Amino acid sequence: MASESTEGRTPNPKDGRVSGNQDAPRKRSPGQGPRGAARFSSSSDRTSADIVYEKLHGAIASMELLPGTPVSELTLTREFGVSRTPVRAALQRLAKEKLVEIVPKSGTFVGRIPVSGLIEAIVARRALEVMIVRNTVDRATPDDMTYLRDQLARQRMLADRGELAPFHAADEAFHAALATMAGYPGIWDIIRTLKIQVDRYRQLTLPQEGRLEMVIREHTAVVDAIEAGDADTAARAMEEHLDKLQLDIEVFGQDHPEYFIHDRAVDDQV
Amino acid sequence: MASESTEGRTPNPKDGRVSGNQDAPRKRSPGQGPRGAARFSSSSDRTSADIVYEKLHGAIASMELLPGTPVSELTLTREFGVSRTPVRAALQRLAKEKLVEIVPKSGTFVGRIPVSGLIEAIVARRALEVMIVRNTVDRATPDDMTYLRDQLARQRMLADRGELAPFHAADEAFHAALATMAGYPGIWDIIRTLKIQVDRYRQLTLPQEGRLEMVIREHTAVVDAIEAGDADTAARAMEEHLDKLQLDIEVFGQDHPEYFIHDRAVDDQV
DNA sequence: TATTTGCAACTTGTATACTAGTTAAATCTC
DNA sequence: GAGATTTAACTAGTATACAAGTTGCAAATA
Repeated sequence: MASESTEGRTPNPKDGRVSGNQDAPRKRSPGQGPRGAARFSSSSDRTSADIVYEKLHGAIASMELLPGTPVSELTLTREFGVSRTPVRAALQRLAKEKLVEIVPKSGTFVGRIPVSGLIEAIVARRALEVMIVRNTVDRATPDDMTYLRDQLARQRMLADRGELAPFHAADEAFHAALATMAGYPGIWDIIRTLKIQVDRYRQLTLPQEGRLEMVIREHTAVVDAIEAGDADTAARAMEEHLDKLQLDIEVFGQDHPEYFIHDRAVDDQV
Repeated sequence: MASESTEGRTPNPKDGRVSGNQDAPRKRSPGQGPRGAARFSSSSDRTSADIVYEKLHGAIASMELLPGTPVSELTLTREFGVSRTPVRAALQRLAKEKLVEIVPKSGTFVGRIPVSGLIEAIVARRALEVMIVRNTVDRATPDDMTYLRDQLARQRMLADRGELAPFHAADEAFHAALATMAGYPGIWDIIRTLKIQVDRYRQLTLPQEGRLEMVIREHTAVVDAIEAGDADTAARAMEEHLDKLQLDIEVFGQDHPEYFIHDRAVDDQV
């Protein structure tokens, strides 16, 4: 990896682009200019690979595509009307998130849910969100509190109507908001990636009676503690909230053993 | 994302592959068969894309390639003697780790170090490792303790000899070992990914006198607390150890502002 | 009938040609 | 000479052809 920059292409110091800030990646203002008219420049940045990726990502995350299902490049090619190149790009992105498994010269399959990864995801999420909520206590503004209360109200409404998917989205938004308020939006991205595998698993379990109401109560407890400025209580409330996730696990390969992989993965070197 | 499996390709139930475990990804035992002769099947699984990826990853992580440096696909093509396809695959993997920035139709550049990401990485790492070390207290076996003591001895030796790079590797191994002992090797993978950006930054700062000895002292304090079965002390020792990382930050764009990006990134939707 | 062997139809990995967009330098205009 | 405009040389995204390996069925053999 010697040169790359001191090499042939940029010989003269004048237009030598090495590490010059004027020559850094030029930022383009994407399609979010004047907010009203998104005309035709809005979706322009989404490449074919992006579209395939997002569609597959959603289908795998929602368990619409079940673990082990083959996802052949050729089939996707026909399905999306694009060539193999963007399809492959999408699949390789998904492979990095362990949402698909690519077996060279053999096939590509919807990723099986890693059991050990599930446990680690829950543990890691709890550690991160407890830390986040502690920081939220100090940093949340009055506007933030208003937003959180509005979110709680929205959750109540969705729960009453029994709209599960929107409720799930609102739940995510709630936790994401806490992370943002704490000043750690990037950490929420990490959590979200971890969460996907857990969410996939939970699609397999029956929704428990009254769970939504319980979630709202726990969310409310967190918000109350934040508003009271009580970090310890907020942390404990969040910990208890997330601990509920562990309960209905334990029955892993009971019904669908083929959806899971029990390996203590060795091939992990990203 | 309707079918993919109930679709044309696998019509008859007999060889319908949907979610059948017999049809799950066939595990190949890679080049590690009879351990002696790896003949020519050993390196066969590493594709060209893997090689390019690993080489670039190392060069970027070690700051051999500085932020903002253009990494043209064509140049890499010539450098590695492969076509654009594997080069692009490698770059797209790196883009997902934010180690390169791909600007469509314009160029690909070594990723600038995200300042906000640095802070979040340190905070997240601390939360995770403190949680990990608490779990280590309960789960570490006598063999584990022996291993940790050996690691400490090795660190002392490397520090005495002033071998910085091996010391850094030993430091990583120490933390990775704690995570494994706690039962969360996957969480270490997350931490490692976070750590890369921090490591890149630290390459820019001068190594402080006596820092290695301090690190060893702190590591020793952690191990002592684990051996004593004192989770609180172990957690506090780890927290203090990792807090040291924050200290010499603050002087961000001082010398090399062009290496950093201060955005509160909006384009984040992996 | 049970076993082996070979082949045919898949799969992903790679190379390459082409498209469309960007950028900066060179040229033209005033 | 200064500024606006054209243009040529880049860039990454995509399509497609080919190479190499895997898999499972089918036919041949015992």
